This record gives sequence, C-alpha cells and structure tokens, in this order.
Amino acid sequence: MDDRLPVRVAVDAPQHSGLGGALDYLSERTLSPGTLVRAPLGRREVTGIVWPGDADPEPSVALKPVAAVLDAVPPLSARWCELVDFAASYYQRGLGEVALSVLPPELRKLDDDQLAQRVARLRKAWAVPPAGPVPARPELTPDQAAALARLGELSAPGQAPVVLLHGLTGSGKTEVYLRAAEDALAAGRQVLVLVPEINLTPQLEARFAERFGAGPAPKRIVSLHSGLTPAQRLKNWLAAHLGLADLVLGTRMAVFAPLPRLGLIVVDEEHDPSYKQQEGARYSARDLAVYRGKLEGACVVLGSATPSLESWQRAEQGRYERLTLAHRVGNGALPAVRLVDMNLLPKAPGVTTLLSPQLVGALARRVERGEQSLVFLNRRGYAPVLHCGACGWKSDCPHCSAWRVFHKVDRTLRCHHCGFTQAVPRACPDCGNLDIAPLGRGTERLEEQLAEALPGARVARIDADSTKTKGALEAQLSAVHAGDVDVLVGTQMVAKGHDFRRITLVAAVSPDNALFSSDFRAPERLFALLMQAAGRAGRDAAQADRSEMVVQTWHPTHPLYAALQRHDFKAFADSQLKERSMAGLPPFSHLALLRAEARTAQAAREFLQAAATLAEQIPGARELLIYPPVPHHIARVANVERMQMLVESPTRGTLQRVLRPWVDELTRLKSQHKGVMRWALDVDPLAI
DNA sequence: AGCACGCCGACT
DNA sequence: GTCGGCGTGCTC
Repeated sequence: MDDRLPVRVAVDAPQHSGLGGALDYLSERTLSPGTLVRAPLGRREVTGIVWPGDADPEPSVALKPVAAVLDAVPPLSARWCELVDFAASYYQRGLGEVALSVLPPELRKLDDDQLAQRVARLRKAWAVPPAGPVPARPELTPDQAAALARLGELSAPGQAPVVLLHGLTGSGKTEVYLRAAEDALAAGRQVLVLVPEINLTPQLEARFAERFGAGPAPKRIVSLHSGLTPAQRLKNWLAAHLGLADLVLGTRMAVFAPLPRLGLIVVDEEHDPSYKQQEGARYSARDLAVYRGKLEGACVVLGSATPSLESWQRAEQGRYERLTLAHRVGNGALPAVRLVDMNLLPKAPGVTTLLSPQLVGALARRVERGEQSLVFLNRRGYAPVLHCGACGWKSDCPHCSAWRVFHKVDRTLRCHHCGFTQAVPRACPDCGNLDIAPLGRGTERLEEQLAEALPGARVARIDADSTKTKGALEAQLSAVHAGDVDVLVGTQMVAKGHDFRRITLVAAVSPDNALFSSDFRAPERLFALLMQAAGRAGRDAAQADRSEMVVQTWHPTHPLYAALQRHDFKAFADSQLKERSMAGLPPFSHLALLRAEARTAQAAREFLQAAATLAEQIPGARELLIYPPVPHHIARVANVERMQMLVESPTRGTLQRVLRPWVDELTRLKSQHKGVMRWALDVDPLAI
C-alpha cells in the first residue's frame, strides 16, 4: 500500500499528443491547487501546475511521484485556473498546453532556490517607493464626468459590469481609464490594462506612471509583453502575482497575468484584431477579459472609437452598458472629410496618377503654413509587383502564390510572405527585354512622388521597413514631434494611437481595395482604420477647425464613405449589422475554421473532406453548416499549400458540443493522412 | 511536442 | 567497424 496522495497536474503536453489535459502524479504531502511543481514526463522532467479537482488515475498506469515542489512561488489562484480551464476548453486546446504557455518561459527554467532568490530580491527592491505631491489632473469634460458617474453607479459592491466606452478619437478615453483606475486602486485593488500593440505600451505606461507613479500613495506599474527580456518578464509577472504591482499594462498575453486583487480590466481599442492570438491557442484576449471580469468580480471597460460589431451588438442588446464620449476634449471639431473622386481626374494615356491635384494642393498649403500632414497607404515597398511590358512576366514568388514586392531602396524583390529576396533583375528573366516596370505603388514610391510634387518639403516615411532597427521608430516619431517633418508617409503603423500635435491634414491615398474584399470583416477594419487615421488630425484644439481628411476614391458614393464623412459610427454599424444578419454572419452566427497545411493542395483537401465526414456523425452536427474546403487567401506560402473549411453554427453551445469530440477524432485522422503537415482549429476566426 | 529506439549509408 | 539519417511510438 502506497500512502502517497494522487494529485492532478497540468503539464505541457500538446493537445495532439492525446495527453492534453492534466495527468496524475503522487505526492508525499498535500499540495494546494495552483502550486507549481516539476514532474517526470516520459524521459524528461517538465514544469506543471497542481490543478483543482480530484485525481482520477487510470488503474493500468503506474503513477510517478512529483519530482519537486516550487514553493518559492505562491500557488496560482482558483480563479486563474478557472480562466485557463475556460480558455483551453473554448478554444479546443490542451489544458496543460494553455496553462504553461501563458507563464513566463523563464519560470520553467529555474529551480526552487533560484526562484526563491528572485522573489526575495524583488520584495527587497519593492520595499522603498518615495512619496511626492499630488499629481495634477485635468478637469473632466461633461461627457467624461457623465460616463464616470454612471460607471460609479454600475460598480456598486458585488457588481462586475462590462462597459463599452464608445468615444471618438480625441474625446479623452484615456482620462476615463485613469479615473476608473484611481477608484479601483483607492479600493486596494489591482488594475489590468490591455493594449493591442507593443508600440502603444510606452506612451500609455507613461500616462499611468505620471498619474499614479508619484503622489502621496505611489503605485507600482509593470508591463507584460513579448518585447521584454525573459528576466524582466519573469520579474514583472512575479510582481503582479505577489500583489506588489498595482497596475499591469500589456498586450494580449497579459490577460493571463496572475492578479490576486484584480478590480478593473481596461481593454483599449477593443476592436483591434491584434487581440486575437493567431497561433497555438487562438484566443481573443478581449473576450477572455470579459470572462475574467465575471470570474474576478472586476469591472471591464472596453474602449474604442469604432467598437467591434460583436461588442456593439451586445451593447444594443443591453448586455454591455454603453457609455459615450461624443465630443473632443476642448470641443475641437473632427476633421472635415473630403472625398476626391478619382474618376474625374484628367487621364494621361498610360499614366495612372496616385496623387490628385486636390491632395497636392491641400498638402502644399500645409507646408506653406508650417503645419504637418500624414499620408496613409497600407502597402509598403515601392511597388507591389514588377512587370515586363514585352512578354507579360510578373515578379511572382517561386515559393508562394503571391507577387514579390519591388523595394527600390535596396533594389530587391522581396516576398512579404516567405521572405525570399533577390536583387532586381536588369532584364526580364523570361524574354530578356530591358523594359520592366513597377506596377502599382507602395509607401516608398509615394514618398518619392510626394517629394517631387512638393519641392522643398521635408518628406519622411514610417513603415515596417524604415523601423526595422532598434530605436528607429522612436527616433522617427520624435523627429515628427519636433517638427522636422512636413509630410509623413506611413502604413497603418502611424494611424494608431500616436498623439501628433501639429498634424492638420490626413490623407488616405488608396483605401478602396477593402470595399470589395472577400473577407466580410474588411469594411469594418477599413472604417476603423480611416476613423483612427482621421483622429490623427487636429489633436491640438487650436488647429482643429482647420484640420481636414482627404480620401481619394474611385467609389465616392459607397455608404462607408458617407458614414465616414459624418463621423457616424452608429450608422455604419447599423448597416453592417443588417447585412450580417441577412447573411447569417457573426455576431448572428458562430464560426470555427479548420485549417490544413500540406505539400499538395489535394492532400489538404482530402484531409478536410474526411474531417467533414467525421463531423457529420457527431450528435448536434445537423444544426451546423459545414462549407466545402477552399484554398486560403494566399494558397501557397513557402511551398506549403493551405486549405481551410468553415463551420457555421447558430449558437455557441452547439458549436462547442460538436467541436469537442471532433478535435479528438482529428488527431487520429491526421495519422491516416500522411501528406498533411499541420492542422489547426480557429474558434471565432477573425479573417476567413 | 520532445525524446527515445531502431534499422540502413558514408566516414574519423 | 562506427556516426547519423529520420520513421514510429510513448509519455500519468
């Protein structure tokens, strides 16, 4: 008889191994749920978490003892485990895989003594925060005051409301976050702030530090995102977990930060697609934040100028409380939106102009007045493709079903999907003709054409290429802030969040493509991007009245642009929701996407067809609609063929009931389809 | 996924 | 004679 106790331990065994859940081990002492342990798994030793619930050992398996207990780190809370349980089950991944993948990687490399040292050092460093004077707070606008008053009512003890803060750009959403955080902090609770991108963390962190970092009772702020060094990430994670940090600011991974006294979760720019993880457990940090708020009894604030249609509909239904900031701080006007009908431009034969006289004129006036302009084009490089006029050759990528982009800066052809790069050929590789020309345009070419059209103007470009080296983005942004740039060319990178005080003109040069995309969310994304870009203009109230947005379009009568001109998100959302409703698309249905990757499209298709056949035998499947497999938007990347199959369900519940047994079968199915390299299930996919 | 074992070609 | 290719099988 063995008197050692069986315990459930979540270990990092991937879902495809068939050991997705928790495994049972023996322990000599009682271990609280949430305790970190090291345990043998096969021939190696892995980190695991003692999981809530009773062990349920299979009689045929001889249990092994836990190898070590990491006592230095306090156990993760039952609520944290419940969040992970939910995420794993909802997104159909292994429990241990999810639980361990959201811990700082460094944690899994250290032993108990090393962790004890880190914890001790951290506590010691934390022991002295210096007090200072009360920081200045701006006066609230009437909108802000009303929103905060309502938030206060909703956050009565025991309540955990979800609030959709719909505030147009420049209306002071951040100040609402700060005041809400102030209340939570004053009540002794922790605050979690999520932002879509790492780039946006420093400026928001600065705002929070300015408000809470000093004063009579200074608070501690830490960040959590993939840009931190492993040691920093562990340190900040421990600070949150030990309750030393009062404020945690981070990207989507931070939704799993252990926070013993969580009282408020802010999701800034809640509509942003970056909140959806695109590999592993494909979770939505925004949706998990809402779930976590309920679990922890914490208030959740979802903020956006252009909310996701999912959140907007929930607000319409009364499931979320909508609070509106309808006016800009200082009552500045939103930029007037001027549509330039590109159909009316005089056409020179063989020449397609990218810059209308109207736009060039508007830019020239800004340069003259010493004001700044932002010209926005969501395509980097010089031109998306090179073309041979003689034989029709185009610069396609040999490994992908995509063009290689011409980058004039270093005279290369680059595939933006697999990275394949070559020098630009002197002559057409097919026919030897010397007349090969760029087709279409990207930011590099736009920069060049603007410099030609505006002699003497200082034109700069910010995109993924110009900011590759460390610190380059910061340097370029500070040049813009210092006024060393007249016209800034950029991709969506510059449309988000930045507080450029001197910009009075924003231009979208060629936004039409998204209007006719096969992706049903493309209009929503375009509208959000244009509203966000428009918000870059006139942030200084003194200049707001002169601020303007120019949109060049071949479809000036499109309803999306009409709504944009009126800055009317509600009209746009209502019309989109009507279309979604008629088409049976989310949020009126629930989707899952099964993807398969193989050397041949045929192998991927056969796997998906077999998967569909299996699904049809699962109870509840009759309520689902399983579409035939189709190639991915870019079917081949790095010589791998990608197919996908959409599953549509009237309710979340039915979808979940079918998916669960399905993924178990898919693991088996893959072993019968040798050609298939990988498969993945995406619940609530963003792009289809 | 790791990490083993296992059975066939070119080298210190 | 070994080192090593990656096929397939297991992990409480």
